[in-house]
Parts: sequence; structure tokens; C-alpha cells
Amino acid sequence: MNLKNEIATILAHSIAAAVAEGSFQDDLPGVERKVEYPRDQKFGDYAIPFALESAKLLRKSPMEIGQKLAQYMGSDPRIEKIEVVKPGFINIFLSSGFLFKTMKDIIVQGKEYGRARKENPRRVNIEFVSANPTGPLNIVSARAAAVGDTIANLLEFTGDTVNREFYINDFGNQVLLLGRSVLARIRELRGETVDFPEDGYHGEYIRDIAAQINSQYGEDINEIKEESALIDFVAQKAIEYNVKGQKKDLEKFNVRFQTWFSEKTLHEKDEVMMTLQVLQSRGVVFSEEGKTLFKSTDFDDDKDRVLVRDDGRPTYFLADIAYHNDKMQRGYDLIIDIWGPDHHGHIKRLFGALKAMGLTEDKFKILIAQQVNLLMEGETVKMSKRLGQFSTMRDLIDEIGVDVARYFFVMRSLESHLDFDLTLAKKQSSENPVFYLQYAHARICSLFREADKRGHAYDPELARAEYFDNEESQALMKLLAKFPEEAADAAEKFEPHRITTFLMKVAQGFHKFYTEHRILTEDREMSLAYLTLCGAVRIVMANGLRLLGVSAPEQM
RNA sequence: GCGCCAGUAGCUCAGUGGAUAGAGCAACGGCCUUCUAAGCCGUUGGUCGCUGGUUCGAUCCCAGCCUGGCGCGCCA
Repeated sequence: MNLKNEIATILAHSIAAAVAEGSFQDDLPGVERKVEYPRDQKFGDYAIPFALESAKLLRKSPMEIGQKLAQYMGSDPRIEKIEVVKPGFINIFLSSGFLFKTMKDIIVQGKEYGRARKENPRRVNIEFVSANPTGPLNIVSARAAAVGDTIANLLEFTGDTVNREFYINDFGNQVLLLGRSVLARIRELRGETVDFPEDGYHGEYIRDIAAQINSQYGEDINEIKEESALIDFVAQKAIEYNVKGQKKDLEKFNVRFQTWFSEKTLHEKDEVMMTLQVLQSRGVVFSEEGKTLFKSTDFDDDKDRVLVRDDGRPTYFLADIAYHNDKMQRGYDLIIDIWGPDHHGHIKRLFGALKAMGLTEDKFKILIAQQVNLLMEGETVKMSKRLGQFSTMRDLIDEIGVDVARYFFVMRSLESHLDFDLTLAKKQSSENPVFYLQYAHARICSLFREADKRGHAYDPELARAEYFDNEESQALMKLLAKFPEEAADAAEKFEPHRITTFLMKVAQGFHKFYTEHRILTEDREMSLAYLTLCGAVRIVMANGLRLLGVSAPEQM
């Protein structure tokens, strides 16, 4: 149940009734029938600006329109009262009886509270992280992992079916480069003198991979005589090693992908060249100096892009079109990519190509997660795999823990450039916002342990409404009732940070309630009532934290 | 030069076409004989980058400008 939607429905009915009666005209272009949250609680729980926005078209005063609508919204049991105030807002106050009932429902629903079901769930594919298989995952991947997984959680929670996908770029130049780099380190290990490839991967981790492969596949390496075959062999083993490591790190981060999609298989199955043929048949491809190009200038790009080089090798761009076509052919209703800011320039040409292939672009959604500035001691750390300088996701998890890391990456909107001060995150860990949330949960668990010890009964059905006639309880119950719509909004807009903001408010509401009201007392009926409210808060906190992939500890 | 993102409190950032713009941290002052003080209360702190425009109403939308970050490969 999503209250905000239901208020919107009530509004729609009222307007329809007023139209039927002849008070309003039906056709109101540009006037939204929206429901919003007032800034100040004295203006109620929901506010409707419809009267203000439609006044001009209806040629009536906003107050008059508001009164008319309020009349029709009348007698819903969930609504305590409706006020129409200057300049013409319709303010809606939820009834405390409804809030009380909702609180008890929360406890019945437990883990399911906030979850929505859809009559026609969308099949959603969400691709994220997709780091190159040339080394360990870094901080940028960590943000993508946290954000992507949380969005996937939100979509599942609000009724869609979600497939998490990781695209392995195990094809092209970098594979060769990786192979040469690792092979050079293997030869060093064997005491041979080698020139390390200048444009190779210089990171220390290459030596680890080399040692691993040397001990495991030493004999195979001895047997392969041809240099290019050897490089290829080593490269494949290195990729396997890296992907395995990435998978392990991600699992440690509570992220599990259903699909690991290899770029190489696209080429092997000839999907790349078949995609080229489709594009050719659409007449959007031309040749020039032995190269094949896509006429992307016809699709609002600033220049035409090469699909096949003059030596016959396809570009990444062509493979990417084939990949997105492949996803499309798998029958998804919505295909989400989470990309880094350095890829934003690709959107236009990719969409152009997909459009040229006759694919509807409204099924694709590309989200750009802005960059992460990693700071140490207040100074920016530059990250470059080639130069071997970077902080790995593994290091991050070891330093500050999964909970803090996931929370930090998700607490800001996607478009925000994120400053992540490692030193600060570690040092200030006890004053970290994530602990504030977890503390609320742990505190409640502790209360229940204590209640149990003291022999308090806990039967939410027996809780009585009269104990909640105080500011803290009312405020808290209102927040709890809003969890489903917060989750729905966050999912719909792909804005996971809304959940962190919301949970912050719930935790705040709880801590205040806890300070103001003693829960376990001789007044057993009151204790029962308060425990019921605490139980509902615990469920909302736990469900919200679960969406974020952050643990809800029972004690701290 | 073109494109994307950002510019809101000392710092990191939420937020909204509407009513008195918020949080965390930092600073300062209070609150534990009683259920977890990782908490609560209070104080200090703002030209919502600048200039125009649209609107009954703009921090929010539009245009221009300024500043910062990133991108502008036949790398992936």
C-alpha cells in the first residue's frame, strides 16, 4: 500500500465528481494532479496544489476550488481533516486511528512491509561495475557496485524481476597487453632478463598473478612455443584469475551477479558481425579508406564512428551495439546500464545505433554515476591501473567495513561528485551516520531483550491506541507509514540515496521518542503499546537497511 | 572550442515551481542512581555562483556568463 498514490486517487475522484457536477471543466492542460509533502507539519501530511495551479484556467479563486474539492474528499477514514488555506493549498492530515492500524500491520507484515507487487512485473536487466578484467576492483567500481545493487534491490522490492549483469571486457587490446605484462613477470620469476612492455600494466598485483600462473600452469607455458599463442594463453589465465578475484570481492560486498557476460563470446558467436550486417541493411553504414563507419552524424553525434578498422578488427563500439542488441533480444522490458562519467560521450552514438537497428530506445536507461574523488589525509589520490597506483575495493572493505562503504557510496545522489576521505571515514567511524541508523536498530533489540528478561508481554494485537497521543509517537508512526512510498519513489527515479535520507529521519524520530518516553515501566499496558511501536520501527529500519545491503546489528 | 556533471551553512551534501531552505560533521552550552550517552536538547552559522527571462509565485524552469571536475581515440 502506497499512501501517496492513494491520496492521488482520492484527489482524482474528487475532481471527477466536481466535473460530473459541472463545477469544473474536464480539460486542464498543463495542470498536474500531484500530491506533495508540505514543508511544515502544521500544513498537514500531504498538500495538494491543484487549486492554485488550475485557478487561472477554471476562472475561479483557488480557495473556492479547494473548498469544492475538499467537500468531495470528505469522509475517507484515513483522513483526519482537510484544510483549505491561503493562498489555496489543500492540506491533508492523516488520522491517528489509521496510523495506529498501519503500525500494527507493519508488525504482521514484517520483512514484507514496504514491498509492492505489480500485476505485470517488468523484466529488468541492470548492468553495472563491468570493470576490465585486468586487475582488482577499485573505488570507482565499489561505488558502482553499491549503487547498482541497491537500485536492483529497490526494483525487486517494488515488484520487478531483476537480473544483475556484469560485462567482462575480455576482448581486444588490453587482453594482449595484460598477457604480455604477466608473461614478462613470469619470465622475471624464472630469472630471465626481459624488457617489460612500456605500455603494460605496472601494478604489483601483476607479479602475484604471474606467480600464481607460473606455479599452476608452468608446464603448459613450457610447451607453448609460439610467442603469440603463449601471450594468449597467459592472458586467458590472467583474466580467469582476475574475474575470480573480482567476483570474490563483490560477494564480500554483498553483491551477487546472476549473469557474467563475456564480450569474447559475442565475437565467437559472430553476433558482432551479424550486428554489422543489420546496420548495413539499414543503410547507415559506409566505407572509407578500407574502414567501415556508422553514420552517427545522422543521429545527432558530432562525427561518424568507425565500426571496423582497416585491418578488419571490429571496434569496441560495434561490439557494444551487439551487446545491447543481445540484451534486447533476451526480452527485457527495461535495460539499465550504470556507467562512469568518462563514458557519457558514448550515449548519443549508442542510442543512435540502436535506433538505426529499429530498437526502441525507451527500453534503455543509462545512469551516469559521477566520479569518486578519493582523499587521503585530505589530499586527492590519483588512480591509475597502468601506473599501478590505486586503492582497491578490497583495501576499502578491510579499512572501513562493508556497511560503512556501502552506505557512503549510496548516501549521495548519483550526479554528485563524491568526495570520499578514507582517513576521515576510518577515523570518525564512531560518529558515522551509518552507525546512527544501526544504533537505532540495536537499541530496539536491546529493549526487547530487556523486556523479555523482565517478563513483559509482547502481543501487538493487544496494544491500545490511547498511549500514542503524543507528538513523538505520532511523528514516528507517520514516518513508518511512508516507507512504502519512499521505496517506490526511490525505485522509480533510480535514486537510492532517498532511502538513506528516509532512514535517517526514522532513526532520528526513534531516538527522540526513546529519550522522551520510558518504555519499560510498571505500567505494563503502556509498555506493551510502546514496545509495539518500537517493533514496527525495528522492522522499517531492518527492511530499509537490507535494501542498502547494510547489516542491522542486534547489538553494538 | 564542443559535450556531461556540479556550484545551497566553516566542511561533506540533502531538498523543493509555492508557505519560515534542511541534515551530518565541526564549534559552543546543557542532559546518564533508572530500558544501550554510537543518544537527546539548545546556541552559533545562508546574497541557495552571477545577470537577465518565464510565472500569481523561482534556490528550483529557460538563456547567457563565471568557477570547478570529467570527457571529447580506429583504448575498452
